[in-house]
Amino acid sequence: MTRVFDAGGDYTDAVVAVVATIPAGRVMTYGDVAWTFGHAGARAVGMVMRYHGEGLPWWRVVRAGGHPPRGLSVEARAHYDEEGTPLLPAPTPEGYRIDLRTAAWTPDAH
DNA sequence: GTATTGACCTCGA
DNA sequence: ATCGAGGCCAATA
Repeated sequence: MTRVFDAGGDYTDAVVAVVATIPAGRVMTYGDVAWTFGHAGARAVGMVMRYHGEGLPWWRVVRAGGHPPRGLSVEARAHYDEEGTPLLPAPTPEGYRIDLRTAAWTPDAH
């Protein structure tokens, strides 16, 4: 069931619409975000946030394995700790991982 | 209009 | 666990 979030027709607006739906303490993978509005461009999602992520909770969007964005692992963790996002210790270079088992969120699943 | 980059995903070795 | 290759889409130059 592909929940198509068409926020006006612009890809950027669609990404913002989905990410804005993610509540604090929850996270969503790039692939899920893209799939939610009917596209498969997981990379494009990151692109939109990279250039148009102004005022957007980018830290609530993580990679498939629960890993934070590259180069922003430290910044992201500050938000997770502040919002109470469930984290797990992992042998990753960042030293932690998002608990997708609990923090996994989908706008349609609610 | 084309070429390159990029906060990605999945599979294979 | 690691590394590499291909595919996906959009924004920038």
